[in-house]
Amino acid sequence: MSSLAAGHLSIRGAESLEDSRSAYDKCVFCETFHLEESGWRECNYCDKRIHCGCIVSRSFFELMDYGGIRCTGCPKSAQLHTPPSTRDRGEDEDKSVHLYKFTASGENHFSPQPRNSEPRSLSIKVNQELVHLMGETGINLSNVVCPSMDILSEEDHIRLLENLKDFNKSLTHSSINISLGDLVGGANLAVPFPTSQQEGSEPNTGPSSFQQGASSHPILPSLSKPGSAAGAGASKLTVPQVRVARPPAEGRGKNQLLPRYWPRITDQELEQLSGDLNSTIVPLFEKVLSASDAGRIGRLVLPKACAEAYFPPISQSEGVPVRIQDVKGNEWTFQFRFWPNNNSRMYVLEGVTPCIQSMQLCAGDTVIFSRINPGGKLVMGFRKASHSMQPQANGTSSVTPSRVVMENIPVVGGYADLLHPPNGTKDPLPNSPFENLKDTRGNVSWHRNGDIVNRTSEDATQLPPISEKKRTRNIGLKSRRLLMHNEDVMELRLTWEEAQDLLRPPPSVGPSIVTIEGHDFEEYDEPPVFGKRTVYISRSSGDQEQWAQCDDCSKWRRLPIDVLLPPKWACTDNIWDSERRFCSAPDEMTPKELDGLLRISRDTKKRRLVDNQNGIGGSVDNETAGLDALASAAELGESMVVPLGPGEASMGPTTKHPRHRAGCTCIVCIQPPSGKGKHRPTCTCNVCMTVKRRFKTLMLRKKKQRQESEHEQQADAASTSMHRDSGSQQQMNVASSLVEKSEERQAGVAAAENGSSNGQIDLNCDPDREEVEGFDNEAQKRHVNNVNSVTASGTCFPASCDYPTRTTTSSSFQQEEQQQLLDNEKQHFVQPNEEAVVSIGQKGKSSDGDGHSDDQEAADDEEPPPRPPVDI
DNA sequence: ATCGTGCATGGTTAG
DNA sequence: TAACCATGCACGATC
Repeated sequence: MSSLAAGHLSIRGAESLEDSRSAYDKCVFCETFHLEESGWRECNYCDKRIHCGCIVSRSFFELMDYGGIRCTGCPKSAQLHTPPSTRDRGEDEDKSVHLYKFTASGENHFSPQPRNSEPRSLSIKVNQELVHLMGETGINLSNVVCPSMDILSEEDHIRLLENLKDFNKSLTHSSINISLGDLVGGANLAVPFPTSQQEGSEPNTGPSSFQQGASSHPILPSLSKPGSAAGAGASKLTVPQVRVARPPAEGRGKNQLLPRYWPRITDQELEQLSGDLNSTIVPLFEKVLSASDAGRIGRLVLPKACAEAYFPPISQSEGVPVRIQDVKGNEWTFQFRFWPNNNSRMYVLEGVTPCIQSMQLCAGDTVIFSRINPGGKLVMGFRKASHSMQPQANGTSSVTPSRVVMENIPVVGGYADLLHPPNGTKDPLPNSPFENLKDTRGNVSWHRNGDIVNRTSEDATQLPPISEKKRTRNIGLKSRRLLMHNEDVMELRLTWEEAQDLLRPPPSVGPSIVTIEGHDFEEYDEPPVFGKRTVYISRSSGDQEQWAQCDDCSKWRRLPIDVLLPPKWACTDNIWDSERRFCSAPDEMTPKELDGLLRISRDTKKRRLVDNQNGIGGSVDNETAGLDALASAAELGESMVVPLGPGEASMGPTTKHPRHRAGCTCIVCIQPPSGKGKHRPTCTCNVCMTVKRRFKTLMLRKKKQRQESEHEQQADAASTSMHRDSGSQQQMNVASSLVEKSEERQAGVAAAENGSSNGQIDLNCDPDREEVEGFDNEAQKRHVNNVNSVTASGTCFPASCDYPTRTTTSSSFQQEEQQQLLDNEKQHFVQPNEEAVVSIGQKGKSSDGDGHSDDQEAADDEEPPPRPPVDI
């Protein structure tokens, strides 16, 4: 007896027969114990139960004649005990169907006879009488399977397929399917009971679908091609490498599984799984994990039909624990239960999170439930999903482009680990086709060499008509949240972003500039190309450099800033520096400089990762890259050497703007790479004109505000003088505060004027603050509030820098802005407490709203960074 | 506040 | 149109 046969599926917690007899019941037919949950039928005339294995192992002629089951205590039960070998075979060999001969093994088990222990006793005799009998009993052989050539001789197999073709023509009933694989299994056997009995019975009475679900590998519906790809046996002749969605072994009438749940397994996999061992793996169904399935809630929704077909019948909502083995051999106990739902049931497996995590599954992956026969142990395999659908070099596709799930990773890892040989050797599959299928994690794939990506369009053609929409719905919008929070996926996403850095504009095609809402976008007619990753640096002198590392000697070479390198590049390709055109040439950069450069580069990358993981990251790569450079610039100060990513060179002139952060959408940050060097002081582009215009407005406001401040001081002084006698300390504080404000304002104005005197625009200034200060009445203060509220709620730009988040650069927008201010003033009734204008110091810290830390903000205020010319 | 549980809701799809 | 099922949500338990 094989180890698997001994390790029967234990549904209710029994580790084995030896562990707990309570999980087993005694068959009144064979008077031996069988697992309680697997393969039972109740007598039609009494409440005794008969194990299906006993029934099938004897003869289903008897069963069909009786139209049901009779136990030994019933009037006609004696006929059940008539061995078919003596009754049928003796009378007429052609009328008999001798199924696998089971021999009692061990104390209480029926187990399949060891394949090599003695000559096969299985014989298949298919004749018209059988067809007639099956027709009468409503058996549908449309899904009859022939799992293994090890069981059938090739001749028998072909005969069977030939006859099954006729069966399909003659039989139209939908019923339980005969699965020859079950005849090998023995523990959970499909019993060819009439459909009427199936559908008329309660889930927990009579032969549960779970009990009958231990059927084996169904062949393709296209049985009209016997000997070709119709079955696993036939596949020995011509082995198709097609991942076929196989219908469930048993048709269950209206409860038949939807094609989307059909397990997709190649014939060869089936053959391998079943043909070389005493044990067989019976793929039951598969399901694409939804977000909720893979989420932390730990509930895996089971398709109703699948649950009722392959899981134990449950009548109570709390269900029963089910032990399922994963691909690594770990055994998990899930709670199989259901919820009432619209007069129906919704079946779930609870507590799957550890298992899901163990298999590193996420939404979009597929779990495949299978059963190992004999024993009926449920196993859960998986198939990872991939969104990569790159075509193969030979023109074929590894996956149909219309599909999302891609089986380029172990299909059902580790099943072979579960198939222990009877001899108990350490290697579960000695000399088996699986022995070279272990992946790096020790899992075992169903694929053999060459099976992984050799899928062709035939695959698609044989896929069931699964709606792509349906299949991908699970990983759609609602799954995005999960995917976004998945660290692995995040890592992939960042890797993708890194890959974006390697994209270069097509070298031979110039961009066409398209202005959308004031932003210039480059459009290329050709797709981008991949290039070698280089490092851009911007020196304090304004010079920008590009550095690349030789693939051969790993030395860094300086390149012209606008050079695009191919993916492979070496010193010999350095046509721009003849002195360093060889690897033997010394480094141009000292090790210290190199370390600094690389360190900064790493810091920049790290910061980018952090920003992205924090959700701060901008949606535009250029923005993020430029912001990193800006942040680095702020840290490094004047003498910085800032590495910039590809395409970031344009940010060079603005890298001393410390307020830019990831996600900043200000005018500076949104500049496309092509903006490099094109914004000169005399530039009249929209961006520059807008900045100049805003600066002019700002200065006017400052000037006006200064005048107001002076008037205010005078008024305060007068007021203080009038109430000097009764002057309270509070008033003194107010006055002091006002004086301080005034001083600060003047300082700010002076600074601004100082900047303007140089003909430079200070992008470090806080326009909002200035706007607040510049307003001379409450209405204008309301404007600020309204503007802020509009900005916060009405724009999509993250307020990530102190520069206005409104990035529109057209003058028309300014007009609209002014109009909006007026409208807001008209429409909004501002409560008195809403009119409070944040004081200068508070404003600088509290109204940031862009993720700046207070410390950083304070540092910015305390130590204004150098304000170099802003060359935009 | 977070987590777990049970149920309800609504979109999707098969019949 | 009914059934399915993914997921939201309320409520109680627990930290």
